[in-house]
Amino acid sequence: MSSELSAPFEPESVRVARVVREQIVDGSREPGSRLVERDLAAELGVSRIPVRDALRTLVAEGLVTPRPRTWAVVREFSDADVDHLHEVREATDPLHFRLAATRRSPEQLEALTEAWQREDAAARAGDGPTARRAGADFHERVVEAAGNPVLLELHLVIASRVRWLLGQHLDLQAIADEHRELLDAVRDGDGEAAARLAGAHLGTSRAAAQERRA
Amino acid sequence: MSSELSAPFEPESVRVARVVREQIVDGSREPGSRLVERDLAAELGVSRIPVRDALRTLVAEGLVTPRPRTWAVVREFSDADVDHLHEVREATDPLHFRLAATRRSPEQLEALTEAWQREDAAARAGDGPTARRAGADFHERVVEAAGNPVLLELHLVIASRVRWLLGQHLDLQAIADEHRELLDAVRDGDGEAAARLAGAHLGTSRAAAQERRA
DNA sequence: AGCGGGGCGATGGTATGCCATATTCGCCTC
DNA sequence: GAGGCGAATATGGCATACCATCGCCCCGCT
Repeated sequence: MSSELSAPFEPESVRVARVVREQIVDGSREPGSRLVERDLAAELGVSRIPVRDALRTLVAEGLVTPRPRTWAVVREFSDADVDHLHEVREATDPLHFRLAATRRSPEQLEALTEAWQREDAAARAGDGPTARRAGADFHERVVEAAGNPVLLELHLVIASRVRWLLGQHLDLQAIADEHRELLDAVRDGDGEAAARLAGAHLGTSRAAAQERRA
Repeated sequence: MSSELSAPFEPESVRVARVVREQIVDGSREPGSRLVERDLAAELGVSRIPVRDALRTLVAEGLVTPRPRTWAVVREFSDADVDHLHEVREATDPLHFRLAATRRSPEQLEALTEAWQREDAAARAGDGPTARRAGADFHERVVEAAGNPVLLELHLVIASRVRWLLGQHLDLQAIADEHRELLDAVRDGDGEAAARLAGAHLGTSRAAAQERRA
C-alpha cells in the first residue's frame, strides 16, 4: 500500500502519535487547542482508528488532556505542574544517574557521549530544537544505562514533558555544560558524584522556572 | 482514584479494562496466556474496538505484553522484574510517605484510615483478595495525599504490578501491621519517620520475595 | 429584551467487515 | 525420514458506517 522501506513494521497509530507529539512539544500546536479525531485523521490521511490509538498514547504521556464525550485538548502546563514534575525528578533523576554510573556498559557510555556531543554542537550553533532533542536523548540513554526497565518505563511516561521543560530553558549551553559533568561522573563510575550532580542539575532547572515566572 | 459519582458515563472500554485487569492481578488468567481480541470481545459481549482500547490501557499498565502483528499475552513476571520493581519503589515510596505525612488533609487521613481498617479486617479474616485490594487502596491513597498529580500518575503505571506483588505475599497480617505503623506516622505528620518506615516496609517485601525463590 | 425549549450539527463510542501478514501444518521432494 | 515449500488459517491493523449524546443556536413566548 505504501513505502515499506524494510522497516520492521510500524503501525500508522505509532506514526500518528509521533507526528502529533512532535508538534506538541515543539509548540506548533497551541496548548489548549482542540484535537478532533476526524480532523486529525483527514490531516494525516488515515482513518479515525489509528488516531484514536495515538491519542490514547499521548494521553498516557500526559501531553493531551482528555475530555470524555466532548473533545481532547493539547495539555496546558501550569506553574504547579512544573513544580510537581521537578519534585518527582528529584527522586528519580539521582537514581538514574547513580545506577547508570555503576552499571553502564561501554556501548552505553558511547551512546551517552554521542548524545552529549550532538547536544553540545547544537547548543553552540544555536539550534534549539536539535539541542533539546539531543538533551532528551541524553536523559533517556542514561535511564537505559541504569539497567532497570521499570525505571525506563516510568521515565517514558514523563519524558515528553521533560522535553517540553527543556524547551522552556533559554540557556541551552548551560544545560549542555552540566550534562558534560554528569557524563564525566558516569564515565568514572562515580555513582555518588553523579547523583549529587543530578540534584544540582535539577536545582538549575528549578531556578530557571522560578525566574521565568518573575 | 475513582470518584464514580453517580456514574455519569462509563465507556465499555473502561469496563473491559477493569474486568481483564482484575482477572490478571487475581491470577485467574495465566501469565503467558494469549489475549485474542476477537475472543475477548465475544466473551464480554462487545466488539473488538473497546477490547483494543482496553488492551492498550493494560499494556500501558505493564500487565499485558504486546506482540505486534501476532497476539498479546498476559505478562509474566521474572525474578528480575520483581527486583526492578523494588528498586524503583525504594526511590518513590519513601517520597510518597514523606509528602503524605506533611500534606495530607484531614479527609485524606480519614480515607487512609478507612483503607487500613478494611485491610486489617480482611487480613484477620483470611480473605486474601480483599486484603490485597485494600492494601493497594492504602498505597494509592497515600499517593493521593502526597498532593502531586505526576507522582500519582507514575504510581498508577506500576500500581497493578504492586498489587500483583502484594498477592505473592503470604503473611498478609504482617503487611497490615506495617501499614498501621505507616498510618500512624502520616497521622502524626512525621515525614522522616514515614519515609524511614516505608524503606523498612520495602525491605520486608524484598525479603519475602527472596524467600519465595529459595 | 430576556428566557426557555426544541432541533440540528458536531463529536466521540462502537459495530462490522476487509486486508495484510505471520504462523502453522501438511505434503512433496530428495 | 528430514527438510523445505506452499497453502490455509489465525489474527491484528485499518476503513467505513451508524448511533448516542452533548452543545449551541435560533425561534417563539412572555
